[in-house]
Amino acid sequence: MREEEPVTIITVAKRAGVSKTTASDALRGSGRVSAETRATVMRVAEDLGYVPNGSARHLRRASTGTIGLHVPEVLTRSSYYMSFVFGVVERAAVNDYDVTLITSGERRARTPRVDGLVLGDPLVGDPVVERLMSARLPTVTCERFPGGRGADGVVLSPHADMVGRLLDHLRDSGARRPALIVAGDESDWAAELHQGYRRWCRANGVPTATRTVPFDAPADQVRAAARELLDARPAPDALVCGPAGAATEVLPVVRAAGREAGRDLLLASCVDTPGMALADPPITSIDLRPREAGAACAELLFDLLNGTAQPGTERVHPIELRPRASTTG
Amino acid sequence: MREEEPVTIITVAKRAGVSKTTASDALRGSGRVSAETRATVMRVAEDLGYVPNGSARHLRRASTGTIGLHVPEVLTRSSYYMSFVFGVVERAAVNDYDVTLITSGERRARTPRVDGLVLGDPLVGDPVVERLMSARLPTVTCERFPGGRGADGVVLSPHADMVGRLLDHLRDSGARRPALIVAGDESDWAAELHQGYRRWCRANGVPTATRTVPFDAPADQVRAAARELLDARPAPDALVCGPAGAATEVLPVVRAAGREAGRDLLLASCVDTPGMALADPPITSIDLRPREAGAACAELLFDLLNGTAQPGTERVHPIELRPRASTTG
DNA sequence: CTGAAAGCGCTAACAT
DNA sequence: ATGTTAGCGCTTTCAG
Repeated sequence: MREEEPVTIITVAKRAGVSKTTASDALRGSGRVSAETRATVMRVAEDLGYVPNGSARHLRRASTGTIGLHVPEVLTRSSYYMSFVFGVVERAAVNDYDVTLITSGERRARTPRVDGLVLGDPLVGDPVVERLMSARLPTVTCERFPGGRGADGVVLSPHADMVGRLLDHLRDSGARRPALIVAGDESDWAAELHQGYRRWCRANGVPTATRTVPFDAPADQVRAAARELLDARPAPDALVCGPAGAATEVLPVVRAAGREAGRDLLLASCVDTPGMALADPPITSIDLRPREAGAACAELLFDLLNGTAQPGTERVHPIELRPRASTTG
Repeated sequence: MREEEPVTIITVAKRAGVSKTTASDALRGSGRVSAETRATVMRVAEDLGYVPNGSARHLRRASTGTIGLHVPEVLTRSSYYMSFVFGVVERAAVNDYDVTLITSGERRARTPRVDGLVLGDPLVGDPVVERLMSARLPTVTCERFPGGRGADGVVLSPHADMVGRLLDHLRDSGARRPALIVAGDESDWAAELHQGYRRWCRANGVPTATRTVPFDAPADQVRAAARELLDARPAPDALVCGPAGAATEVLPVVRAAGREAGRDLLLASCVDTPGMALADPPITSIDLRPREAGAACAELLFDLLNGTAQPGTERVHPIELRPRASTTG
């Protein structure tokens, strides 16, 4: 079997009968070459199966070819962040970029060697986030950063509105007193959930009943909060759980209280996880489409890096309601 | 704020009073420089916060700086593969490597431009796997490839033995007739589970009772298999579920059959997923430590690539039993 | 034991 | 509209 000669831009240029600069310009569509030449070069490149060498490109451009990614310290526990990171990595790979995970355990005070940053759900008060936000690097956050100065780009979802739609759905299914378990306002997402709930309650003349738990609350705290809400009188007839996975953790508490999810207690989750569809009964959830969210963040960052998007850009990432037996009976 | 002059190997060399060749050799520990010089260079590099430029390195070495990763098409559904991929990516990042996910939908017949391949649970008969295995590229598989010619490196876990230990545990908890739901032998992992089960049953004079489902069986197929096993007479008093997530999917069937998991039916999963610990009752599982498995595969591939490991290397990846209420009452 | 020089593939600056 | 040249940071000959 013949040794495969690597196909470089020079191979393409020779074969197309042009210089390597022209080949380069044609391939990137710099607008410097004639349409005819461009077409020729493109065709030749395609025929040869030419793939640009990312290393050479980054070396020349003095870019690191790497973006930094930070998410709250719940990675392995939360399938949401797993998928989110996945979306970022996938999108980055397409653009020939590497992704460096920036953990909260980062001791070095130095800014990591990256071309830009993606911050998923930046929590105000997180020292790593604070440091990264003040680094002079193009930055995109998923949800707004509640801590003052915003990022160069933001990808956000209409969480408050979606909570309203979820509560409408619960009402249509017969609920009159929905309660909420939610994380504190250090994350924009939780703050939005909380706000959407209060707004809906006010508009519908319903008293509020909420318990606040930490952003990454362990199961026992979530269960304690659920117990308190269920024990209150008058008791709620629906329970909306904010934190990822909380709704499944709450199920045993519901049974212990002598209630049945989907019949005399409607149950919903603000984060769809694989466990929700598998729970007994399956739990109505808001699908945050984390993989697509991650991809959108990366996309926006690259647009920022190559000037396709202007600093200050905000893009909306759509989310979806997934009604299941826990609220439809 | 002063413009940060990028620290290159030349900066280090000048500061240490040596040539860039010597600096390079010292930093990589090529064994060409004196211990003294080496120490000096290392210290200077540390002081300056020098980080080698991956692009330049890869360009010079004519490596792509990318490894290809293929896993069965169950990525988002299975937290196992999510974690596995994560482990690979994490390890790759440390070695300045990118990871390209090779999907089964890959239309291009061309071998992807990568330095090596990691194949997670290669299924015999998967056309993409067959093609990749026959490409002339350093390859590591997680579990053996049942399809004949082996990979250059294999990371494997003692699944058969672990099933034996799990069955011992069930017996100690009072089970006399354990049944098994398992995937077909197109994956080495499932074959091992099956074999471990048969071996144990023979050794313990217990009749076997198994149902085979597809590797990525949807919930309804798993449930149907469980129903058949539970309806058999004499009925099993323990149920071991192979496929990821199957054990939680089976819970409703168990209840519908008038049995109670953890009391009159012991239930166990061969794949620990986040849902197992959260189920009601929590389900005894085998923790495959997927993230570490992914890291081990990447590590072995890099060892192969730089000659630290010889072709034909097999490394054992330890797994662990996590006993929970579903088998301990 | 160490240096000097070449060159990986690409693109930006400077030519025509 | 296209070609020529230089050089990104690194490692690998080839010479001392």
